[in-house]
Amino acid sequence: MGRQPCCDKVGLKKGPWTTEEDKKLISFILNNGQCCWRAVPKLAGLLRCGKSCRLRWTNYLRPDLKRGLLSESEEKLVIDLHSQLGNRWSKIAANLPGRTDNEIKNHWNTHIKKKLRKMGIDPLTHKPLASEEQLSHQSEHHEAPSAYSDLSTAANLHCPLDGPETFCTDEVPLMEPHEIIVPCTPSATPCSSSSRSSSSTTKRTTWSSSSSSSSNSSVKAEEIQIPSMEWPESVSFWGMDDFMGWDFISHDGEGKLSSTDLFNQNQEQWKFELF
DNA sequence: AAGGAGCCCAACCGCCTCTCT
DNA sequence: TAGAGAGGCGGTTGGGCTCCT
Repeated sequence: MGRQPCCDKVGLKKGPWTTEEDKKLISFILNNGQCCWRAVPKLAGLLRCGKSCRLRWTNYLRPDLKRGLLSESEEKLVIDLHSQLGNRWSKIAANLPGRTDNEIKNHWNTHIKKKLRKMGIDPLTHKPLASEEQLSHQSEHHEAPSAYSDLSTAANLHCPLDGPETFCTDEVPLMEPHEIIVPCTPSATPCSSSSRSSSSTTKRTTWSSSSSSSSNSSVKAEEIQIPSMEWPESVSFWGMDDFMGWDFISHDGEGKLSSTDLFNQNQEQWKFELF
């Protein structure tokens, strides 16, 4: 077959997304919904390949994304699902509302793998590690098996954040502009994207780490405004105040709440409004 | 204070699968 | 049925950040 890579085209940009590009992509999808990723860059005026746009949207810009570290129950669920499904991250992600396969994959590789090894469990096979050293580790950590036995509960947790408002990301149909509710949440920003950033706060308060690396986009979230964006009419249904809660478009000027404030105030509210 | 090591995660790459003709 | 195109998926990488010495 020899299909050519989609990003081979000369002139297509690679690397970290800038705020401008994000704005364009968001604006386009809000106006047109998700369709035909191949055509998106052209129609949205982006010098990116469709794949890159899709990735950026699904992994980072989607309004229904949760950010931050996985909760304990989510983690257990991931481990349990991994034992059943292996590295099928998208399938695993389908059981964790608001989480992306990329996020879960990253979390697995950086946290869970280590944890399991420490517990004397082979992260690949989910069986006790064989080597003596590892076995001795295991005997030191009697909680390991029990941690696993706990997973039986986790296993029953399909969509652990059960509630009428939850859903599995893979079940989310093609999002039409009128269906998109922009949350009053830091979901679209790294401001709360990890415990690290939330606990140690300021270090990653820029719009995105990727942005921060790009020359012209090291802009604090609060500084970014998109007043000129043409939001779809339907968006006004939720009111611009709610919309402004999306950090990067929040106005932190006089009399306006900062995104953080909005988030604190509306975090729960928007979740329920959303679904 | 400096700098090296390790961590973390967004983004890329290339293959796979599905759909259409 | 085979080929082509598009989206999806999983593995990997690059670079910024934090921690440690």
